Amino acid sequence: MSEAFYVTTPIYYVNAEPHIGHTYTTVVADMLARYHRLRGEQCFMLTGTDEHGDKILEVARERGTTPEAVATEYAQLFQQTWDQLGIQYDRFIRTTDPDHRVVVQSILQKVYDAGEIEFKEYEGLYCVGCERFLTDRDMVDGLCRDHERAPENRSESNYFFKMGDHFSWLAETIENNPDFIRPERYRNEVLAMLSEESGLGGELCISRPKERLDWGIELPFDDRYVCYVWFDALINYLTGVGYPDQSEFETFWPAAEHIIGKDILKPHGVFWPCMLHAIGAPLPRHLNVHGFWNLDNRKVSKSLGNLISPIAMDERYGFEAFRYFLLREMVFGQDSSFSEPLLIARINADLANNLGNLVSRTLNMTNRFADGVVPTPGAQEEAEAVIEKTAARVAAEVDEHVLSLRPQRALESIMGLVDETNRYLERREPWKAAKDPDRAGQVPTTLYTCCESLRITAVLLSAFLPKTSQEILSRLGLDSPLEEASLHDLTRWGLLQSGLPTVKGPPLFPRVDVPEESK
RNA sequence: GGCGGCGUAGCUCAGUCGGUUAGAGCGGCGGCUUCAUAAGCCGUAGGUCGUUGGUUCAAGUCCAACCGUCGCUACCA
Repeated sequence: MSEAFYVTTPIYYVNAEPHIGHTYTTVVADMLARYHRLRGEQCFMLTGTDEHGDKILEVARERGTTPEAVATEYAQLFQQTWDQLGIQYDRFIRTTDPDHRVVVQSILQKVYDAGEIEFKEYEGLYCVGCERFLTDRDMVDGLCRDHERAPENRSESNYFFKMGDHFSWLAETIENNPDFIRPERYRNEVLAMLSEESGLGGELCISRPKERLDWGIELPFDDRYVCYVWFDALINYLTGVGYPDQSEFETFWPAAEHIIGKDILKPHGVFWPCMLHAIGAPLPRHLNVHGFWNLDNRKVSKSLGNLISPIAMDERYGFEAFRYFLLREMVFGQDSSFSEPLLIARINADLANNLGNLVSRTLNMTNRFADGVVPTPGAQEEAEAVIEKTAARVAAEVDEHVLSLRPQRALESIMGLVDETNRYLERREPWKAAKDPDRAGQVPTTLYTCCESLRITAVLLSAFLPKTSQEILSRLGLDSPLEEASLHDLTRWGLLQSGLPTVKGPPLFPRVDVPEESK
């Protein structure tokens, strides 16, 4: 019986096309799922789309179509994008999925029956143009900021989830489980939110009257209303693994790892735990919060247009390179900046010059000095032992860093093995040794060591750069895809068999020339 | 207004419980090399660790104030 691992991305709201933010979250989740799968855990990755709410209705009206059509169009766009980029999700959930509707309604009913949902009248200033109530912030001189008209006094009744009742429990739980929300800074923010709102009790409006919004899941206890925003969105994490009865639910839910951006910390750090507590469900294992990508303030080459679309990045640089950049450049939890020159610098330094070039020189020499097959190594000397030790150390470091959600550190570590191997090659200089009768005997050992180092590099890299990893293995004569649960075995030194036919192949990552305009 | 983060070499950042000459990567510069994607390897960068005061035998590393910067929040229905 293996351990379980359940990773989720947020469900993306269907009012925008996939961009760098969506892509980062999704890539992190995909990387984790792949890594844990390789580690032998039973894995499930969930992603999808959030499709209800006024904005979708608005768009549908503007276009003279239905919200269903708008939602479907974007949902497909997201799904096709992930498919095209090779994201290995296990389910793509939509908040309009029938099974999700059932789950949401059953949970609403359950919370309602428990007396945790209250019906209350709210009176406030309502802007007809905005079709919503305004706050002080929305107004300038008593007029609606957007519509420059006076709001009218209106009252409306709605259902409220009394989540404040769970605040003290939640605060205590977070204190007692220091790494539930990570990195630490976000845990502190959530604790701050809980104490700030204690004064008002913390009520979450979870409904909208149908006159105002009918695009949503109907409340099971009042058909004049639909469920509003976060309530039905968050529940997708449960629906995705078969809440409440299916066996996968018990397996996966307690092992849940949510990956989110810091913009949705409050719903995930406050609303969600309260909801779960209200229905008696355990909390996910971790709430993992990442920062934002700052897009470069300066010049963006115009010809590119939609620069940060993952599809555009794929076309221009290859998705593996973009994916590498995302995982390597951002310290999980902190903001990072993205720009084309930064991306290019990373590609050239790490992927082309170090990794790609090592693959080229190794395979080229294997071709020239070892008849194109993995040679049979002789006895190891100190230089070889260094590589073997480094490989073992790096494998351990990668494991540690992935588990503690430091993808950038894991990649740094892997690149350290590549560097060490480049250095080793310099030390052995097989291109000279091959021509020197006294040293020619060591060449097979040297090349074997490089090939083996590359094999382990590829294994370690497989969750990060799946296609590249497969390509390297394939060039080393290892064509079958990596099997689940093989990580531990495959990182052992000396597994590569002699005699396998190698393929030199074209450069793995061609150097990217820096365009004139970007100085 | 309240709370919090950040401010370390040109750039991006590491710097654990305070303790020998403050580190890495990239870029730049000098050299070596030619198997390789003009890639690689070796050497080099002398930075008031935002400012000013404290605590201490000893402070990027703790405290205070200030400056700069970013974020969250102020009863968003």
